[in-house]
Order: sequence, then structure tokens, then C-alpha cells
Amino acid sequence: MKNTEKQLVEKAIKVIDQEGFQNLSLRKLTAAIGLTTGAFYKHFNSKDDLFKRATIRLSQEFITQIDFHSDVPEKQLLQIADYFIKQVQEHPNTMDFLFFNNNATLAFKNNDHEFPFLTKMLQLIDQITQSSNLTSYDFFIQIWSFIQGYSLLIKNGITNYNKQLVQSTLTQLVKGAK
Amino acid sequence: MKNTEKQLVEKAIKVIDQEGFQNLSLRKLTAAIGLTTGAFYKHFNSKDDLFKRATIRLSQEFITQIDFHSDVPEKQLLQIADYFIKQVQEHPNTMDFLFFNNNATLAFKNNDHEFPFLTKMLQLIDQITQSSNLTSYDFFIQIWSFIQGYSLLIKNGITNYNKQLVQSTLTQLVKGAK
DNA sequence: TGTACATCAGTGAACGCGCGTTCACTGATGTAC
DNA sequence: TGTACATCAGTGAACGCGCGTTCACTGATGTAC
Repeated sequence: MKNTEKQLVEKAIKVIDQEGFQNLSLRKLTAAIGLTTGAFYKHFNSKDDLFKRATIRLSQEFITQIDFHSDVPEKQLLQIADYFIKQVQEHPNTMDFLFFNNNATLAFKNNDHEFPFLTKMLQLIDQITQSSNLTSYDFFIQIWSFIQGYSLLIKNGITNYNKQLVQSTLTQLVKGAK
Repeated sequence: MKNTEKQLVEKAIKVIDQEGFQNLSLRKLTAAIGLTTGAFYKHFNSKDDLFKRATIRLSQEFITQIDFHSDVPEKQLLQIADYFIKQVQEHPNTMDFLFFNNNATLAFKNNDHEFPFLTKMLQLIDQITQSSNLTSYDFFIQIWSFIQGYSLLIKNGITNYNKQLVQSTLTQLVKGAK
């Protein structure tokens, strides 16, 4: 029954968020939805298989949660940064799983169509850098590095989120790119 | 004998670099220097204790390896960024242990004197931002976010190291800070 | 309508493994008299 | 110089645990005739 598979993935996503993907065990997971361990392998080839499906689900849902307030690409970019950072604050384990670890970054690298977030980012950056001396690729790397690094600092409690700072940093980088 | 303790820390640092701190086991570690597991606890209270001492050792050695070519703070900052990124490329496991994980970042936050690298960074940034509208703290966060995020992208194989890009990003941010 | 068979999600015990930590014991070394 | 004792690094077996994965088996359901 496909329903069990769905339940497993959804419960896995919940456990990852609450306890971190390193602490997900198949025994606890299957027990949590009233199954024994053996049943798991009727739906997945391995634990890694489960992780992959969870990654795909999470990454597909990621950007769709943003309700853009503006059509201006710079503003949309800022909104994405804001959303990303807030997600890191509220769901550190999930974001760790999705963005800061190797499994996830493989999906990030290869399966563009499974990561609509990436597509959106690249689109915006293309628009912003139309009349630039930097290539849009370089600009993307700049922005993305800053956002990722900044959220890491927040996640590790080294600094607190300051929206002003994000805004002024992006502005500086946009100016540099124009 | 203090020598055993030293051997254990040094071997641990080597294992962390080669196999990642998650794969360090006390059995393998002690066996590697010809001891049995029980002996470990004559020198350390716990595995975590070992990790802490390794962290302190690594963080103290980190910046001392840089041989600065110039007295200009901007140039020194660039050299640090370059060094940091190259370390991430050459020693991903060690850098992961030292900078991208919670244990390590605690030392990073609290024990400034045990992390001379941080002291040096803050010093440089103070010099650079003397006549700025940004506070030097904000500037530090900007720079550090970019460098950390950029090295993550490199570590995860999403982009390759481009020294030009680092230079131009730092310049843009410095300009913004002045 | 009733019988024989195939399918397949789920069971639950077991395999084999590696882990951090504890502990009674050994045996070499140094100290006190 | 010789004896009694304390110290303490190191031994190695054991404890208790949790893990991913496998597998013979069950039992409900659907299909074919």
C-alpha cells in the first residue's frame, strides 16, 4: 500500500526536523507508525534510499512556501534570503540536512528540476546581472556564499539575525555587480 | 607519562583529518599507538574530552601557519581568506571539525584566547573600519559569512576556487564599509 | 457460489557489528626506613 | 643494602547498548476457473 511509504517519508521528515537526521533510526521510525523493522524494507531499499526521497520531497516544497510580495528581482532575492535565514533559525536540523550536508548537496548539484529553489535563484540573478561586468554565475556564488555563511553563523549562535545587515550586504554586492 | 597523552591527541588529529571526526573510534585510536582501550581513560575523562583538547590544539596552531607578506590590513585579510579556503580544500575533515560543527564553534565563541585566529581577524577589521558607517562587528560578520559560505560551496563541490572572485568580493564589501 | 492459488504487506527473531565506558588486576618504578 | 609499601600506566575482558539488514513465515486479499 502506497500509504505506508508516504507515512514513512513524512514521519522521517518530522524526525529529521526534531532530532536531526543523524538520530533517525529505522527501529524508532517504524515503531512510531506502528510497524516492525522488517516492513521498512518492503518499501525502501535502504536507509539511504529513504533519505534521498525525503531530500527530494523537502527540496520540492522549499521554495513553494514563499509568497512573493513584489516583482522586482532585487526585492525577491532579499525575500528569499530572509526566508532562508528564518528557516535555518526555526528548522536548523532540516536545513542542516537539506543544505549543509553531502547527501543533500548532491541533489542540489545534479537534479536541478528537483530543486525549483535553485532554478528560481538563477532566474533572479540572471535578471539582476543583465548589464553587469560580473558573470551572473559569479554573482550567484557571491550571494549564495553570503547567505549560507550568514545562516551558519546564526545557527551556531555566533550572531543574531539582523535583517538590515542582509539588506545592505546584498545592496553592496548588487552595486558591485552592476 | 605525559607522552602518551600527547601521542593520543596527535593521532586523533591525524585520524580526524583523514577519516573525519565522526569516524574516530577509541578502539582504533588506542590500537594505532599500541594501547588497549582501557588505557585511554587514564589520560582522558571521555571521548569528548579528547575532542576538546584536539580542538584547542588545532585552533591554536591555525593562524600561526600564515606568513604575512604585507602590513596592509586589507591585504592580510585577503591572505587569511585565501588560506582559509585552501585549508578547506586540502583538509575538509579537519576544517569541518574545527569550524563547521558545534563542539568547535563553542570554543570559537567563548575562549577567544584559545583561538588567536579570531583575535587577528577582529584586529584587522578594526583597522579597516576605522572611518566607517558600518560597525566593525557588522563588517566582520559580512566578511566571515562570505568566506565561510564560499568555502562550504567549494567543499561540497558546487563551485571551484576562484581567487579573483574572493578579491573582488572583499573589495566590494570594504568599499561598502568605508 | 465455491475452491485453489498467487500476491505481497507486515511480523519478529536473529545476524553481525561497533561503540563508549568500567573494573579488577598486573607489574614496573620510586620512596621510606 | 635490603625490605615493605605506594603509585599508577597499562591490560583485557566484560557490560550494555543500538544499529542496519535479512529471512522464513503469516494471513489477508484478489484472481481464475
